[in-house]
Amino acid sequence: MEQILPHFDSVFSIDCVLFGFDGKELKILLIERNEEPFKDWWALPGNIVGHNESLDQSAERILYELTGLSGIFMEQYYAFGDPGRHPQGRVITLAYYALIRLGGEKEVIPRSSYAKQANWLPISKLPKLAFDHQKIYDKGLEKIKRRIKHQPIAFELLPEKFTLTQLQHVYELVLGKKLDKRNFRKKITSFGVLRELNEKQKGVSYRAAALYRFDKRKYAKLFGKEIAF
Amino acid sequence: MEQILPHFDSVFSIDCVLFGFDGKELKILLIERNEEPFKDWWALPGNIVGHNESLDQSAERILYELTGLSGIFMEQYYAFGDPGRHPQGRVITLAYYALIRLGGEKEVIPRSSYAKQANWLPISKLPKLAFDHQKIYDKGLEKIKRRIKHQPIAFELLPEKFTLTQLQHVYELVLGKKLDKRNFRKKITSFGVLRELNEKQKGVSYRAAALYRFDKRKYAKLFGKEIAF
DNA sequence: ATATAGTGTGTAATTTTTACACTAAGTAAT
DNA sequence: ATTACTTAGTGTAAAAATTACACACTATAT
Repeated sequence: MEQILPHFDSVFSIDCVLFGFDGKELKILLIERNEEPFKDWWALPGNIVGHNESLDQSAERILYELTGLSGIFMEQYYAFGDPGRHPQGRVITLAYYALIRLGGEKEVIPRSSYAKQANWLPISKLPKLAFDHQKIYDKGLEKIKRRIKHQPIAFELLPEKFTLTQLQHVYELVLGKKLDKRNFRKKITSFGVLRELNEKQKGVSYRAAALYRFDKRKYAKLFGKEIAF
Repeated sequence: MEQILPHFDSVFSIDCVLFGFDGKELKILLIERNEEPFKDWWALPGNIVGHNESLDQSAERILYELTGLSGIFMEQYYAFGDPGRHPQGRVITLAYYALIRLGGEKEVIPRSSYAKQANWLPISKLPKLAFDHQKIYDKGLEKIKRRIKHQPIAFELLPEKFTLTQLQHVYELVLGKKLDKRNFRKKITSFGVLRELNEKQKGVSYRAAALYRFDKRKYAKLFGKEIAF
């Protein structure tokens, strides 16, 4: 028997692919839906754009409501609007991706008010997603793959101070392939946007690596010139 | 005295930057508005997304209504939705660019039903644009600059059969800089997506150049691999 | 026949990319 | 303090890609 769902006319929403990196894996934040349609399915967090909100503001709000985080790097990347993508009516959604450092000082614990639960799931084993969210996610991953080659976004996934190995790890996860250590270091330092600190990694049971910081000033000077990975 | 305009609640529209190339200049199609707000200003063509239209379909329709063309390469590239970008209410608009070959067999004569006139204007001397359309255009040009370096979209601006000089001209106009003739030819042919025809250019008062065609088959084989200009 | 205008082509120098392996440094266990 | 372990950190040679650069050829028009 088919359930009758309320119908709405035309809605404009934002859905977010929140990429998180905990030092090991690349994860995204998904919510388990508590309502039809797609009750009990996992879905990308999203919401309707408020009346006096800009699009970016709306995306920030959605992120904040779910994680309590603000000031996170987010960017819109594609609008999905096939009639029929939502069973209850016309919903046009604008997809954003965000890049978030997990772990570190305080855990990022999702608050799921409107969902059964919210959780960081590794992208290597994602469940089936509600609506057309698989498509939205796929396009999001594709987008950051492209972006990370040309813009310094990898740093957004790392703590302020990081080692070159950690940075390389991020690139490898996003691009989905191994990179040569020496060549990676040669290239990434040649851009001149890293500042080596007089500090070493702590709490590791082996030789501690040097810590680096992304130097926004230097990057600003380069701007216009693109980096190309 | 301020004029009172009708107010609407929330609208989702599509605006298009239609790039045209006539063999000489890069132009875009603008309409001269016949109604407030921004009466008598030039604006990008756009319209409201219909209820049963996909976004791409809607963009195609807008193009068709204005030019009678279909099957044109179009791509969405950015959503603009600041509250206040339209004085009469909330209008979120999704921007598309299209690439169109002008001249050739039949002229592309714009049909402007809802506008005073529609016209192809060279991008080198654009008038002031209504709403935030300058921003939309700027981002559109930026987008195709980036795209043309990695994807074979230049061909969309040229007739089926074209000379290498014409192709180079398109690249130069879009990228906004001169390219070296020999190096250009070396590179563009190295991608292996051009087929040289046994034909020569006609109607020129100098040595006729060889004609080439973009080979979609060969390109399909390369797919996955990116070209990089 | 001559002037004109754009076509078509090669090479050397430089820069960038790639492939590849060992020693150094710090920690942990004995 | 010796040893075992684990990751950090480093250089070079070969190959490939990019850049800079100039002249002879061909078709047409007069």
